[in-house]
Amino acid sequence: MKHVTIIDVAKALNCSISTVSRAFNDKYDIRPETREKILKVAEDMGYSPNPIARKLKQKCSYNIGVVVPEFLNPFFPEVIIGIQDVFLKKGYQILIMQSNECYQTELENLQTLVDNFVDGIILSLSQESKNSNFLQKLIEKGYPLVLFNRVNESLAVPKVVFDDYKWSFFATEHLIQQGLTKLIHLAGPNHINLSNSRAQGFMDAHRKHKIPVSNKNIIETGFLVVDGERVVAKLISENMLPEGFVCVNDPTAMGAMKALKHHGIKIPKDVAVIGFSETPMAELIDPPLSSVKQPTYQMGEVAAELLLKQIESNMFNIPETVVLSGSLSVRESSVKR
Amino acid sequence: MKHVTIIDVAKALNCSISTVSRAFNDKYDIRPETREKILKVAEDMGYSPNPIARKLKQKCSYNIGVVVPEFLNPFFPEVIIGIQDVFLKKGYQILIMQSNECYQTELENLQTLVDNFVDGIILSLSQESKNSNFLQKLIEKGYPLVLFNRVNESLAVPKVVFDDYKWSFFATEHLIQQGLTKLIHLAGPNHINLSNSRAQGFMDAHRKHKIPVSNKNIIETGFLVVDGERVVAKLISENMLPEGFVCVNDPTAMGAMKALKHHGIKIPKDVAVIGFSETPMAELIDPPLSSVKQPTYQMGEVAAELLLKQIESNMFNIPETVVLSGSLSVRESSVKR
DNA sequence: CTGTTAGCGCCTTCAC
DNA sequence: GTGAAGGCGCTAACAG
Repeated sequence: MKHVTIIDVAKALNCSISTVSRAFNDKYDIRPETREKILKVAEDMGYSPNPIARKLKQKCSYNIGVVVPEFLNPFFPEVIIGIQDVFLKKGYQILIMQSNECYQTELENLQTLVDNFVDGIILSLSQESKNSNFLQKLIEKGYPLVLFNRVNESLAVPKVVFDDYKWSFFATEHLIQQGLTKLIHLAGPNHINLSNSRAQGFMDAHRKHKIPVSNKNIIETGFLVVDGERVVAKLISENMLPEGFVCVNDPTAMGAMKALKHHGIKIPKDVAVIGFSETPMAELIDPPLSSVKQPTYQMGEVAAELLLKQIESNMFNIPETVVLSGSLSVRESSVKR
Repeated sequence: MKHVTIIDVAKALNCSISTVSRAFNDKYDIRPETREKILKVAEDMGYSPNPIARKLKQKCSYNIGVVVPEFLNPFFPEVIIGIQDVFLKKGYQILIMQSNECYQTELENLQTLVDNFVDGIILSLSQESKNSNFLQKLIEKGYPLVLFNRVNESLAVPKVVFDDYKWSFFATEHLIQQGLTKLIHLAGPNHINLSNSRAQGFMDAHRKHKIPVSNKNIIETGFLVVDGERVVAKLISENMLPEGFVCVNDPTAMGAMKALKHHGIKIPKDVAVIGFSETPMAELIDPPLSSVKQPTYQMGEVAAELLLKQIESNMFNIPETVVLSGSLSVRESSVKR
């Protein structure tokens, strides 16, 4: 194979390469007819400007990088689709990378994207990410960044998050209103912001209803099915089951349900369960899982808009936090009768 | 911010840029001490070779492109993790793109990856992909390619597929052995290879057991929950329900179950359901869904190995098809008692 | 072992 | 309106 270059086109047309270049970057003066002719011939020859060379020169691509911790659950994929829909319209392509909840991989992902001169990065932190030096450096360099969902408050960049506190509060209150007073919150890793907000909402709902609660009602776990399963299995073996679980997300809730069902414990009769960040599976499992529904797709859109705004305005990383709201999808798993 | 370049480092050390270059590409003769010193100084200065410039020169990156039709379901994400695990070890990074089951987007994805000089592409075709001119061109150019799962037989490249025929045959036979004779296959789009293989297995299982079957037992649909739901809702409204559904994948099966449950039809008492390409959700839904379990992660690994082999050996696109086998996970949704 | 030099493919200022 | 020429940052001969 032979890559056809701007030189080949120039030769074929017996003109200079700059003329060809101009034809492809229509911000220059060029006679319309020559422009047309060049584009036509180029097309025929199968020429298109080499974006690598272009990047070397202009230090920008029309690519956007997205880094997510995982995509086995539909949450992040849905966000990504929202991001994509915004950017595709503007002629950008999205490069997706997943850190597998691993800090080291996350760093490498970011580095690769920077290496590829993506015009900006949209990121949700991995479960492990504690240190943010790398991101800090990017910010200092003026690299356009947007954080979503799992953010680090100390980073001065635009962020999109859900109103985790509020909806965790409501979810907890919902269980309390079912007459349950002994609840446990399966919390996310505590260095991630949303974990703390959700835990706080859980606590405050108790306080509002004057129900005693302490740190013992909160168990830190991960974001995966296995995490919920493990913790609940342990509680069962220790005979420490509560009347209800408020879970940091749906996978954890499903893991909890799996462990409960495995031991013949009835949901919601014996133990009620409520999830968070509703997944499409919530209504398909047995019993259907109550959950906090969040505008996932929209979160992607908003994140994309925030990044686009930076790129188009050339104003980088002015902190601004967009808080999205949700709703409570009440299903069988949380309703005592 | 200022990008520090090889020249800056050379100046700081008072040596030539080639020496610095050599220090970073340890395939050349260079005195160990100078090498060490250069690396040290470069590190201090915050220098690392610009991969864009490198690509422009060498026409190769250490990036691999992966294009999948969707990732809302865990199937493709699992495959991708398999791919990643192989390549990360070898120092490659994976750029993921999703075509959203849209042919046009798939083309643009491929173009973007090629533009970024990825060293090879692993691809699963979108539901819409019919035309393969673009891929044909890539193959002619000697671009390393591997197809998986949703392949196009006419393309002469390495492929990884499941033994769709066999396991669809077994899944169907399993329902027949439950005493069911009136089955319907919810098939995938018919221009996709696996759809046909699975449909064929469905047919042949009937023939083996001398059960009449015709094309009317096969309904072409898509790969998504909504597709299964739509078709089954229609069957219900027309009062045309069979005794069992053999579905092209789990989402379709879940869609079918959703429609059935919505109309109060009992699974498996009234209608049995079996899926394909087992997802983690299969055992969580109600009733637990029988499905064909496939070594998804391994599919990614194999695809990655096939691509790596090409890249490392410099022998491109020698057709070779790896067929992976699976197993049947029998759960409640398909067991009549 | 190290330095010099010619590109990779393109954009862009400067002449004309 | 168009051509010539100098880089972008790096690698890879080719000398020494």
